[in-house]
Amino acid sequence: MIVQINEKSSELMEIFMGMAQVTRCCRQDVAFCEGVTFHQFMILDAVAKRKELNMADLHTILAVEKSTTTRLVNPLISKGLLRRDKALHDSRAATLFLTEEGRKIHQNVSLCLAGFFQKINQNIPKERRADVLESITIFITAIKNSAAGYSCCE
Amino acid sequence: MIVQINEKSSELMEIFMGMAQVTRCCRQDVAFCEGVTFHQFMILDAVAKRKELNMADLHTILAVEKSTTTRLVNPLISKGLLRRDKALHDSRAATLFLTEEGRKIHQNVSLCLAGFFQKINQNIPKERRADVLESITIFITAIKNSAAGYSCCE
DNA sequence: CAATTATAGTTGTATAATACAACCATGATA
DNA sequence: TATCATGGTTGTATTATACAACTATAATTG
Repeated sequence: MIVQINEKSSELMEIFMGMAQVTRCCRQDVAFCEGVTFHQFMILDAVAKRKELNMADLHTILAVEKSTTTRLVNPLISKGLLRRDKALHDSRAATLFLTEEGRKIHQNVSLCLAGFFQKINQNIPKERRADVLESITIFITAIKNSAAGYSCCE
Repeated sequence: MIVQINEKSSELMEIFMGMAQVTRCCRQDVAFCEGVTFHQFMILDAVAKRKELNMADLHTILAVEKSTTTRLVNPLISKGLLRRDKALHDSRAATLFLTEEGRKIHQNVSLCLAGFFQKINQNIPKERRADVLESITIFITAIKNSAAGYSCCE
């Protein structure tokens, strides 16, 4: 059983290494397109999908600490791509809106990303595409479920 | 066709967001186990697999800039987990060795990671496991192939 | 053999994401 | 009214990452 676990560990290790490498092409410190990082685009996209978005909802979507949400949003406000207003329901809360400039940037990057995504699709055998995407979703869910409640050192 | 591309973009966007989130549980700035980050463990693992490892080979394995390899290795040397010697074949080059302490740490983290990996496996339907892992490998390769040579802004 | 070019790795400088603790102002509850 | 909870910000800090420039050494060229 130990041998089998080691084999599986090896395989998952390779997969995690690969994932770490490919998430680097959608990476934080590289201006992905139009001077916007992938994470920043994620935020623009989330706001674009809804006409407006609360900060609290955003940090749920991003699955990060509240402080990180503030850090990620501020540069977009500085760049004039997002606007922050007080929420109506609670004056502590903030609501985010896309600016006109932000709408344009979001559109441009969406097109660029669509090209990249299309290329990814073309690099997957046609008959495997649905299966591959479903499998990844299963894998991501499995990792999230496993990470929750998993602790070794604590 | 535009609608279809948008649908696919959306799906891949969700997948990339998911990947960004799950790679965060194997994240750089969090001590994964024994005070070692996932990337640091990757390095210990690569050296452990080979009795010794050249820096040049390591940065090929990590697929990062030479400078990044130096940055990643130095803390492990400071912690006494790795040792660096001049390479025999070229006195500019350096060879990395695992120390006794590094061997111990590598072993402890390996066990911990095996537990995590086993949990991930248990969260994947048994009959899907081989398929899921194969699909991810296909997806990772597709992204790498697509990222190579893809430029939008340049 | 000397000069030139290439290479291995390091350092300076810089960015981005991320988190925890502490904080402030506001809302909810007792 | 006092106390507790919440939304978001700020201080402080870490890690990974990259480009440019550098130094020392190796390889190549004439």
